[in-house]
Amino acid sequence: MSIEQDIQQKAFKSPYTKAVVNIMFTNNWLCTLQSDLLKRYDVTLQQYNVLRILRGQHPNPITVCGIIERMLDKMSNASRLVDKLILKDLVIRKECPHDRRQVDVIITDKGLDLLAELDNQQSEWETALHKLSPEEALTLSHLLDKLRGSAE
Amino acid sequence: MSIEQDIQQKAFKSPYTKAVVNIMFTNNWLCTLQSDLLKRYDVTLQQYNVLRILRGQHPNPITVCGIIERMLDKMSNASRLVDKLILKDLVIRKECPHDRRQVDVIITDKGLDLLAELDNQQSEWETALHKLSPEEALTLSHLLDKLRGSAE
DNA sequence: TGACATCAAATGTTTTTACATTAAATTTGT
DNA sequence: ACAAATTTAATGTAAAAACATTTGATGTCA
Repeated sequence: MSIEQDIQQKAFKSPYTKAVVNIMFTNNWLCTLQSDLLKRYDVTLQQYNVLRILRGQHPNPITVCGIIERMLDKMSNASRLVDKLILKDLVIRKECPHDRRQVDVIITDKGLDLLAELDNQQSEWETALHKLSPEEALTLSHLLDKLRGSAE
Repeated sequence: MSIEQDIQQKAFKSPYTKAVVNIMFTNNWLCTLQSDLLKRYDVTLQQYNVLRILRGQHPNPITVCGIIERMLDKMSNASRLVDKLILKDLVIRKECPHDRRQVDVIITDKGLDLLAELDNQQSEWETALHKLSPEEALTLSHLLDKLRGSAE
């Protein structure tokens, strides 16, 4: 079944329109799958993404600005996202020594443990994507880069 | 520039993880572009998508359920989205004759006019995607279908 | 130095979303 | 035919997002 059938549309104006709609549809499909999984751990998709960004820097801290830059959706309320994570003891916030405007955020051991557990879960559902070969997955990524004008 | 640079990540665990992140990142990139454009016409992306679904059926009506089925993101509040569109006189709601639970929704001439104008705008920014050849755009769609297990 | 611009993060407010519940109409099964 | 289950849409509500504004800190330049 192709995207036309998934959303019951007869035809698209152009292959570009079709690709755009398909990206959005697929994104939603992915988000739903992931969110359902994360819900069991009482973490939202956004929180999960922030945690992964923090792990990427660990053991170094990262500022709120740094988080926003790396987030998939820019979103203005990274502060409040960090608030939520602090409530769960998954990250800590501490003053940045050389610039008191900034705030350093660091993932805690508890946060790292949670991520490790989520990694396993992720691997599991990601096998659902293996209808694509690894090469095809890379081609997909490359085409997306090119679509955004970020290729080469 | 590739997705690694866009989100300042060194490497991905697998080509699948990379593709998933890239889809989400690209989706956000697309949504931002489109929303900015639609904002000038005081229409949200969601509302625009519903309008396009209604045009796809025009001059036939479609029920709220029908809209939800065709929406890119399932979302529970199609009723309220229709409410918003009614306030702007872009659609009308009328009772469904053969099943009084259902509600028929039809796009108005004003709605069609707005869509026509938006189509032009869309075409314009879609040319930004022409770094991809039409064939590549189709390949992209096909890979996404396959990723979801919806291919062939 | 001191006024002014800029920047980082937090906060306020309104709108949307997600999720559950309700209400009315229809279908099903006996 | 009638009670129970199901379907459709609307609504209530709590959480999250979008967007603007504020507060405090740093940088700039006359």
